[in-house]
Amino acid sequence: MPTTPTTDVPHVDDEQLLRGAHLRVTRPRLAVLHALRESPHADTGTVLDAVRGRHTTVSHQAVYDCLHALTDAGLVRRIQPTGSVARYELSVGDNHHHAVCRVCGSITDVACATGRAPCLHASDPQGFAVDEAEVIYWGLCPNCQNQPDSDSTAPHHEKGRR
Amino acid sequence: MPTTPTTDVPHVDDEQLLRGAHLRVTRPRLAVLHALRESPHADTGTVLDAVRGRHTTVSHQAVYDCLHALTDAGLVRRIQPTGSVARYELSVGDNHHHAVCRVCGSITDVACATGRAPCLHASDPQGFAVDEAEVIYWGLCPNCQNQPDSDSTAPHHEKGRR
DNA sequence: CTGCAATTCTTGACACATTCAAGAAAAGGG
DNA sequence: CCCTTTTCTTGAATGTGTCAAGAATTGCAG
Repeated sequence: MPTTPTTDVPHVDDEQLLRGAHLRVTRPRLAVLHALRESPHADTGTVLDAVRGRHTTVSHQAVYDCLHALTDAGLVRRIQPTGSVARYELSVGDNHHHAVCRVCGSITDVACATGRAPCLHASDPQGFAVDEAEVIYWGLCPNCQNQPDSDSTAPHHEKGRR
Repeated sequence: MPTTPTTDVPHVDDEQLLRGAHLRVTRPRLAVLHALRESPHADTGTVLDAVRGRHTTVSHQAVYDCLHALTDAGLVRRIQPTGSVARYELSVGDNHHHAVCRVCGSITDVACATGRAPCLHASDPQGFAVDEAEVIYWGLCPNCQNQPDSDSTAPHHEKGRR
């Protein structure tokens, strides 16, 4: 048994996290939180696999419900870069942004450009009451930069486009 | 009948637009360009309806092909706010951004915050070669701000969420 | 103007993420 | 410990977007 229980044991914090958001504590929800903690920017399928990998059987519908509930409660943030399916990450409070690789689709967190909360102000929002500015940086990840075309040498790339 | 024939007659410019991009000039492509010109930020279904509304029959597959071809050629820009289906707009060169209403889903163009091309520089892209910064402002459009909850009084709101 | 090769469109089926619906199973307050 | 509410399970449906094969069209060369 390893000394650091960070991988297999659901953190007790998650339970408080749920209660703090007035959500019932259920095994699927804890499992989803745990899955998102170990694989950030995971799509629903990845979450489902991760949850099923170590815990009891969970219906895919439950995963969808959990993700929605957690998103509505603000515990989880949903992102969906153009051409990708919905992805989720634990909401860390800081509103950071994302860099998406055009080739392999991998997503990396990027610190907010300005550091502040709404982070950006539209020059002329034409009457829009803007409460959030979401930024996606498109480009090439370090791995894909060094590989003219083919891939599969890279240690990590996720699904990317469909 | 208005004097400006901007509505029903496909502009001759579109043909040159296609040729300039080394694309063959076909009726479906002209129709798609025309549709996008009169309804910006349209999703595929809207484009399909618009195209079929006035022109010959076109398969939905052709619309998808056209949109892909036009997007690849850079004539059309594809956007997909979280929770929405893919939407398309004529690529105008300036890289403006978009404000999306959380309630009705309507999309409005917003001038680029900085005015310049990549428009934004990630504070620490962690090795990413960023070539574009896409910004989406989330908030409430003018109409939805003035309506506590219900809608249907607003003259224009698009599909929004699914 | 005519014919050919390449591209593009049509038709139909398919794949997949996401949602809907109804009943069973839990959660948590009294 | 019981009851009500919420949540999970099961199974099917919706709808966007893709794949594939053949027919039609485009644009160029002759």
